[in-house]
Amino acid sequence: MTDASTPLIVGGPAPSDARPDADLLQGLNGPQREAVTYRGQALLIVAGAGSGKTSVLTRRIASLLRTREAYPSQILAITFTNKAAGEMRERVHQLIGQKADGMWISTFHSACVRILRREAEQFGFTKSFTIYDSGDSRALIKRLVKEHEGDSFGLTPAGTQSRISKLKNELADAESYARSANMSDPAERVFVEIFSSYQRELQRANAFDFDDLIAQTVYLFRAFPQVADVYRRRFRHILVDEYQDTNHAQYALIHELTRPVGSDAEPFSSGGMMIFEAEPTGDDAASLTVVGDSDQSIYAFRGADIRNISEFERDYPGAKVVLLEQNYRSTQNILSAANAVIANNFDRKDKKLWTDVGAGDPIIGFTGYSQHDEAQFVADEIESLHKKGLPYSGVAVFYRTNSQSRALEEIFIRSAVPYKIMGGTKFYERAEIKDALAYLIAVANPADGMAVRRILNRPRRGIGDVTETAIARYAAEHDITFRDALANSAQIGVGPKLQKAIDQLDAVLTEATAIMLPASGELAPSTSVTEGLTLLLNKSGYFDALRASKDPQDEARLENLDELVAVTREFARNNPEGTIIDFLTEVTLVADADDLDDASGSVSLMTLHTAKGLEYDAVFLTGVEEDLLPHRISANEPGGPQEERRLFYVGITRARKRLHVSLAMTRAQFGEVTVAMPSRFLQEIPADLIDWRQSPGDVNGRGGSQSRALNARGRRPGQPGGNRYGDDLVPLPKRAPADPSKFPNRIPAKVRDNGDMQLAAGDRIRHDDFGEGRVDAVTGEGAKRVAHVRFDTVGPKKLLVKIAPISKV
DNA sequence: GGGCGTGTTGTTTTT
DNA sequence: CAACACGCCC
Repeated sequence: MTDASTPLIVGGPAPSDARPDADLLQGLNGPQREAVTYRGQALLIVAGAGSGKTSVLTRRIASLLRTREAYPSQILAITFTNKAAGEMRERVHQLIGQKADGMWISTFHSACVRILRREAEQFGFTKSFTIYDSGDSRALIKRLVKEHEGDSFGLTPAGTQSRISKLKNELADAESYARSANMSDPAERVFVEIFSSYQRELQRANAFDFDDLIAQTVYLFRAFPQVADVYRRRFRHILVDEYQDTNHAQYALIHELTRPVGSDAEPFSSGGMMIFEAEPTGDDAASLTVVGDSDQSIYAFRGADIRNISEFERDYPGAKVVLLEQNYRSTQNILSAANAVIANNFDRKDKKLWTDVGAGDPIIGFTGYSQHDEAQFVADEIESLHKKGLPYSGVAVFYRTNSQSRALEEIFIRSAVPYKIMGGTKFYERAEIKDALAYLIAVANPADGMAVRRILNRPRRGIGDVTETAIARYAAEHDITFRDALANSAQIGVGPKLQKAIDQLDAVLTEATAIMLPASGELAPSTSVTEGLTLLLNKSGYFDALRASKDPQDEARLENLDELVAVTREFARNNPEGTIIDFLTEVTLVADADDLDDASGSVSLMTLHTAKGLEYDAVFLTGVEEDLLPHRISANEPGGPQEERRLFYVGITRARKRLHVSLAMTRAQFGEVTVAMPSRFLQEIPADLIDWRQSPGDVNGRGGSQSRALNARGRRPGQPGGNRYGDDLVPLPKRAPADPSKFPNRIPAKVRDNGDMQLAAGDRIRHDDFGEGRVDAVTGEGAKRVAHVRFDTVGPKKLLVKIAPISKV
């Protein structure tokens, strides 16, 4: 999180009579200062959105170093995303220079990988283990569900995967789960079987999934106290950002690291639950600083436990708590909206963000007829802001689900608005990229059978299911890996043609291994990754197959692979010592490495989850509709709607100066066009804060549907309104506001449906409110058909044919 | 073994 | 509207 209001003071020597970190405190308010200078065992910084927490965290680190209370190597700072880690490293670097280099500033996952690589041999892995991303683990689970016939017990791959993930985040394994589960239920028995074979397969493949990275590190520390002590001795100051999003495993990891050195020298009763209360808090335990805001907890679905932060003081008796409430980011209007929305969550500590920069512009609201109409509004508005001097890079568009980006993209391309999608459809999830990486994995971690199976028939070699099974059987019989079985093609029992195909694959892999992992034991130069990858793609025939193909998409695939090769070059430049394993680790852990630099000059599009921790001058919150935000699926989950509200809150608080909320009355989801209702969250924003260019009431067929331009003019916020929802939001005051269907944020429970009423230019129609008129034209298709009607008394209007209260005359 | 057509299905957020 | 599974045919 950047913080423009507290400029960094670089370089200048501190006044001689001041403390050595005095310059770091300049420009900080009282609580911020305290958060930087407090020294003690445990510190909780409750940091509201935009309260300068990154600034505080980086200065706290700089202060520890400047006062020589810590060496860089004694500091472990944990963030949630690689991007945040990079930013923090950068800012600490600005404050104190080179000395920052020995610190560990990384995500939970990267830190754990580093530890696990060092210690892998302790517990049955090798340091060249690979990491399964969610796609890899889903593929494996899918196979296992099939093998165990899980589907006949109602087990789906996706469901099984998410259950396993949840259990791992709770530090449960198949065995401990089986003890507590109802094992007389056959479905439970099968699930446990799948769970344990999944784990067995991972171990055999010398691989960890994302959840294992954390959980296995915890197990490692618990099983080998002397190993844990190494890290406890090393890390004297541990700082955790976004603490509200830690799950139980991450919490346990931090707890392990902050125990006193040697505290579990006596045999530790592993396998049971940890009993934190019994812990001594000796002087030699590392100091712990956590920063978080429970109002921004949006990862419960991934096991984040809000109690980790709300019960911090209980977990760490004597902990100091500092509250940062002053906001340096947004205008008061934006903060008032945010405060009002989040106040609807019960069971939270009251906290109000405030600022002294003034009210600022009103929030702009817009309701489109369709998602394209909404997108057009966003594009037009961005253009107009851009003309006023706001760079594209200062603008962000948020949405709840990735699929919403399509409509925006289409319109942005047509309107020539430069944009960049952050995090979306990931480069590394494309099939050809996964294939190429599987080749690399097959070399780097030959134990990983999944990777070898993946490339077995890519490009086509005529090796199908039957042959794959034959190889697997041979491997099992001779107790060798799938990869090694390829070297014995003659004994597998397949025809000469297939033998040749297998030999050829084996040869390519062997040749690449010689380049990337020289047997002599010397370290291969980091450029060997590029060399090896190119060799693999060329000699395997992968490139040739794509070039020979007449599928036009294959050209794009070739380009993508070229880009991957470019990524390896870049990697070699940045990591002169980097090995193929380092490259693979980076690629799986760093979702998209390229978004940090080249987002300049483009509007940023992203999901609300990705938006956390970022800020923009102008923000567009799109798709603010029931069933989308809050998402339909959240309705049945405990705490779901509240989490969705926090998501909305996170979105609002990303805006510095201008906030736009928008929705569409119809949305094509799933082939069908459905009529959408405004989100309940819109009603929670005080009406006088929103200036509706086109309110939901304008568009739902009752209350008029003037063009945006007409509506925009003469609309002023804060007109006297009769009730909280604001009659003044209805631009055409034609009717007593008592009619609930007139509330701008509501749609009558029963939505009118004209079905596929046929209308053509020239038809005369009657509208419930506008009287009779003549159809000029009909545009759009299906449920999105819009009739352009010239009414006899009120002039031209656009109406959504499907739901407008009209009939033919 | 692989290509093609048809049918079925699910449908959120991410390290 | 996807992506995917399945069955059919070469």
